[in-house]
Amino acid sequence: MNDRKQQVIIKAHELFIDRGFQATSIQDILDYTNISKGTFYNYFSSKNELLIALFKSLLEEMETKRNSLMTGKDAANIDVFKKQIETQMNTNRKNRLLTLFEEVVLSPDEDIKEYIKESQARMLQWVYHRFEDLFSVDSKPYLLDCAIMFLGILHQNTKYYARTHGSTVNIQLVVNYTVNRIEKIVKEVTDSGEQLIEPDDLKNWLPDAELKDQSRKEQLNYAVLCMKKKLKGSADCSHYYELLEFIRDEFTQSNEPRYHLMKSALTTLQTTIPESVTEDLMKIEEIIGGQARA
Amino acid sequence: MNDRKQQVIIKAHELFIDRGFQATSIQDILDYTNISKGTFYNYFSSKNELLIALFKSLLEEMETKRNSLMTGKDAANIDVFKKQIETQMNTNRKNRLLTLFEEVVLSPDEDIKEYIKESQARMLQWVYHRFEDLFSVDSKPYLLDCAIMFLGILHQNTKYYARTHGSTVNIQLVVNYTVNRIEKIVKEVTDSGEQLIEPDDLKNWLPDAELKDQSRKEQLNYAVLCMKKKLKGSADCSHYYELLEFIRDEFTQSNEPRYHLMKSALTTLQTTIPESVTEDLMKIEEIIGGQARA
DNA sequence: GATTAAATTGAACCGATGGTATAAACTGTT
DNA sequence: AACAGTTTATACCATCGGTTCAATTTAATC
Repeated sequence: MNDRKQQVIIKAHELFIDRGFQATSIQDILDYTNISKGTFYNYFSSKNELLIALFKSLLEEMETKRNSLMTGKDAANIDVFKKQIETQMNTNRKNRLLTLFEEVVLSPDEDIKEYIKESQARMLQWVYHRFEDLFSVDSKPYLLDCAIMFLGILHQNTKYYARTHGSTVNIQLVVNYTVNRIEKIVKEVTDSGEQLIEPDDLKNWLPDAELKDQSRKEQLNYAVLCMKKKLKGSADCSHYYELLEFIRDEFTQSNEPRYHLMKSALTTLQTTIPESVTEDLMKIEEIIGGQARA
Repeated sequence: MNDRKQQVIIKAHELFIDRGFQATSIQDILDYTNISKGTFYNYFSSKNELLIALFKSLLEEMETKRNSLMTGKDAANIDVFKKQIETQMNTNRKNRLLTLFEEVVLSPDEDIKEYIKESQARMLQWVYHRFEDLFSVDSKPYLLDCAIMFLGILHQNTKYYARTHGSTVNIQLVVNYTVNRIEKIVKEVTDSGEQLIEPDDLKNWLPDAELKDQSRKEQLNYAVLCMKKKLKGSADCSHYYELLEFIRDEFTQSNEPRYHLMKSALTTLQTTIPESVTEDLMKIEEIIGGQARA
C-alpha cells in the first residue's frame, strides 16, 4: 500500500482515538495530515472506507501478534491462551478498536455493519477453536456457547473493572479471573449437557471464503496428525516432527504463509521419510498447493 | 407532560425503531408527526434531548412492569427472577431500547453518554440486589461480579441466539439457560473465594440521589424485618404482616409510592399493634416521611 | 534535460443536516 | 372582544460528507 495513504490512516487513527470517529470531520483529518480534499478522496472513496481500511490494518496486526504467541507453544496450555487474550486486550485498549467498533456498529452504513459483524464472528471462531485445543472432546458441543459467554464476561468485566480502577487497569487480573470462570463453566455445562447454540451455526456467520480457508486448515491439521502417528517410533522421528510442525504452524497461523519455505520443508521430507507415508505427504502438499501465492 | 409532546415521542420512537436514531432526521419526524419545526424545538431543545425523554419514558415503563411482577411474590424464588428478566428482554426487544443505547452510547453528546451510563449502572444495581434476595449471604461479596457477568452472558447469548433463530427467538429459552449458568457460577465463585470487584464500588457508579433513595429502601426493609420478627406469634400476627408487607412493597418497588395509602396503613397499625413495638413503627414512619410528595 | 504520465492541490459546488429567528395564524380563557 | 400562549410557516445559518475539475507539482522515462 501507498506509504502516504498508510500515513493518513495512522494520523486519522490518532484523531479517532482522542475525539472518536463521529466527532472528527474530514476537514479535521485534512488539516492534521496536511493533505488536500482531492487526495483524500483519491485514497478513500468515503470517510467510512477509511475507517474500514483502519480496521483491516489493526485486525491484521492483532491476528499476527496473537498467532506469533502460539508458534512452538503447547496449544493446550491455558497460560498460552491467557497470554494471547491479554495481548489482544492491551493492543485493543491502545488502539481503541472495540470503542471504534461500538461507535459505528449501528451506523446506517451497511458495509461497516457487515464488516464488524464478520470481524466479531471471526474473533468468536478463534476463541471457539482455541477452546477445542484447551478442553476435552466431551465438551465440544458446548464450546461455542462457552466462547460466546467468555467474550461476554470478558467484555463486561473489563468495562466495569476499568470504571473503578481508571486507566491503571491490570488487564492480566481481569483475564485471569475470566479464564478461571470459563474453565469451570465448561466443566459445568458439559456435565449438565445443556446446549443453547449448535456449534455448526458458527459457519453461517462467516463468509464462504473464510470457511474454505478454515476447512483447509483443519484438513492439514488432521493430515499432519495422522502422519505423526504413523511416524511415531521410527528413526529420525523427532526430525520429521520438527519439519511437520513448522509446516502446520506456518500454514494455520500465519496470515501470509511463506509458501516457498513450506515447499522446501516438504521437499526435505520427501527425500528422507519412509516410503510408507509418501502418500500422506502428497496429501499435505495438495492441501497447501491451493494456497500458493504469486 | 403535554399530551401532544408525548405523542411526538411515541411517533419518533416508531421511526427510530425501523430506521435507527441517526438515520432519522428531524425533518422525518416533522413530516411523520405533522408538527412544525418551531413546535419541535419548543418541546425539545435538541434531537438528543428528545431521545433522552424517550429513554426516560421507556425505562420508567420497564421498571414499573418489572417491579409489579414482584409484589406479593417470594423475592427468593428464582422463577420470579426469570420472569422479570424475560419480561424486560421482551419489552426491550419491542422498543429496541438496547439497540438505541448502543447506537448513541459513544456519541459526542456528553449528556446522553452520562445518562446511559447511569441507566446501565441502575440495571446492574437492580440485578445485584435481586441476587442478594436469591442467594445466600456467604455469596454476597461476589454478587456484584456475578451480576456483571450475568448481564454480559445474557447480552451475548441473546445476540448470537437471535443471529441463528432470527426474529422468532424464544427469549424464555435464553433466559433460562443464562440463569442456570449464573446459579452455578455463584456457587463456584463463592467456593473459590475469587473476587474481581468490591460490591461497594457500585455506589461510585450511581448519582447521589439514587444512593440516598436506595439506602432508605434498605433501611425500611430492615426495619420491617425486625418488626415482623418481634410480632411473630402474637395475636393478629398475619394481619400486621399484611399491612407491613404492603408498605414495604409500595415503598421499595413503586416508582411513585402512594404516600397517603402508606400513611393510612401506618395509622391502622399504630392503633392496633402491641405497645412493645411502637418504637419500631415510629422508625418506619420516619423513614417513609422523607419520601413525602406534594 | 525534455517529455510524459501520475499524483496532488485547492477551490467551487452540491444536497442534507441540526439548529435559530421571527412574524403571522390559531387556540382557549376570562 | 381582548388576552396570552401555542403553533405554524418560512427564511436563514454553519457545517457536514461528498463531487467535480482545471491547474499545478512530482516522479519516472527516454
